[in-house]
Amino acid sequence: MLRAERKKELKEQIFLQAIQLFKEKGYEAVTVQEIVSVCGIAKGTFFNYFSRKDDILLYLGTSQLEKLTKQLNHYHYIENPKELILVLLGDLLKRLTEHSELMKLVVMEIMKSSYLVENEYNSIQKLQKSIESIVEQAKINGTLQSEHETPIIASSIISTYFHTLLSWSLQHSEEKDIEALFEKHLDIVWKGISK
Amino acid sequence: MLRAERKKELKEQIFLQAIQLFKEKGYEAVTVQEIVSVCGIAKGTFFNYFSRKDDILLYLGTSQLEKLTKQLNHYHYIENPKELILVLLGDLLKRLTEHSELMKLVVMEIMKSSYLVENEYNSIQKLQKSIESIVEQAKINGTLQSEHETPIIASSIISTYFHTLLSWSLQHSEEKDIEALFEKHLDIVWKGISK
DNA sequence: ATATTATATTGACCATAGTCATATTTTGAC
DNA sequence: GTCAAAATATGACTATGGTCAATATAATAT
Repeated sequence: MLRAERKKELKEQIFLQAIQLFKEKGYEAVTVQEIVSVCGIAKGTFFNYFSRKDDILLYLGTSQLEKLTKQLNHYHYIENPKELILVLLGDLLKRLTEHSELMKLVVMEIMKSSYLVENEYNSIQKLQKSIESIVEQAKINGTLQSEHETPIIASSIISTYFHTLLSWSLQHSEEKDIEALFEKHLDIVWKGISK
Repeated sequence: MLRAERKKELKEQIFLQAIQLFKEKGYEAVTVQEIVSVCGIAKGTFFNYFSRKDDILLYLGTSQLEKLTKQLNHYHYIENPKELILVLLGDLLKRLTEHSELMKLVVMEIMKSSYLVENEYNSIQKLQKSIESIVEQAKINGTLQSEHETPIIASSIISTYFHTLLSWSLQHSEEKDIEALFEKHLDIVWKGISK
C-alpha cells in the first residue's frame, strides 16, 4: 500500500512550495490557486491536505514544536534545568527565526489554534507538558527548589517564551539578540520560582 | 459643525450592533451585510468606519485598554506598586471577561495588531508605557528595589498578563478564578524582579 | 481478469470580505 | 438663497477562500 506514502509526499510538496511562495511574496499575496498551480494539482486537492490556507503556517509551527519533544532526549546529560530549558527553547528559537518574516505569523497561528480552538492536545499544551516534566524532574533531584506548582511554573516559562518571540522585532531597544533577550526574561522567572 | 459628532455616533452604533450580533451568533457567523442591515446603512459605509471586519474586535480591545490609562490617575493613592498593577490589570481583566466568548478573539486581535502591524503606537506598547511608569515611580520612591531594566520588567508583567488571559479558559486545573490565577503568575514575576 | 469497494482528484460553484466609481449630502463662502 | 467644494454614503463589482457532487484512480475480493 503505497498510497499513504504518496499522500505524505504530496502534502510535503504542497507545504514546501507554499512556504517558498510565502517567503517570496508574503503570506497574504499568495493565493491558494497560485500554490496549486505550482504544484500541478487542482484547487480542491489542496483542501484535502490542509483544511485552511492558515494550516500551512500551523503545520510549520507544530512540526518545529514536535522536534523539541524529540530533542528532549538528546539533552538528557544537561543537569541544570534552567540551562536545559534555555538550550531547548533556544533551539526552537533558532529554527523559528530562520523563517524570519513568516515567524510571527506562525507563532500567531500556534496561539490561535491553541487558545481559540478546543483541541484537547494542541501544540502549546504539548510544549507545556515537556516543560512540566523538566521542572518536575528538577524538583525531584533537587536542582530546583520551589514552592510553586509545576503547571504554574511551566506556564510562566512558556508565556515568557512566546512574548519574547513576538515582541523581539518590535523592540526599539538596543537588545538585538533574541536569545539574550529570552535569557533576561527567563532569569526573572527563574529567580521568581526558586526558593 | 456637527458632522464629527454624528460620525462618532454612527461609528459607535455600528460597533455596538456588531458586538451584539457577535455575542448572539458568534463572530464568524455574522456577516458584514448583516451588520449593515441592522444599522440601516449600506455595506460600503461600514468600511468607511472600520477598515476590516476584525477592526470591530480591535476597537473593543483598544477602547478597554485606553480606559486603563485613565484609571491610572484614580488609583494614585495606592502606594504598593504590585498592588497597583494588580488592581489596574484586574479591572481590565474584569472588563474583558465581561465579553466572555468574544474576549479571546479580542485579545488575539490586540496581539495581532501590536505584533504584526507596524504601528508605531499600538495598544500593547501604550500598556507597556503605563506599566513602565509605575515601575519607574516605584523604583524612585523605593517601594521597588530591582536590578533589572524597567522595560524588561514591564515586558515580563505584560506577557504574564496576556498569557493568563488566554490560557485561563483552557486550563483544566481547578483554578477557576482568573484574578487569582493572574496573581499567582504575578507573584512569580514580582519575586523575580525584586532584590 | 473482472467486479466491487474505498480513496483521492477535480473544478465549477458559492459565500463573503473588501474596493471603488458614482451619487448624495453637508458645509461654508458670497 | 445659490453655488462650489469637501465629506460621506452607496451598492454593483471583484477577488479569493473554501465546498461538494461528480469523476477518476487505486486497492481488494471473487
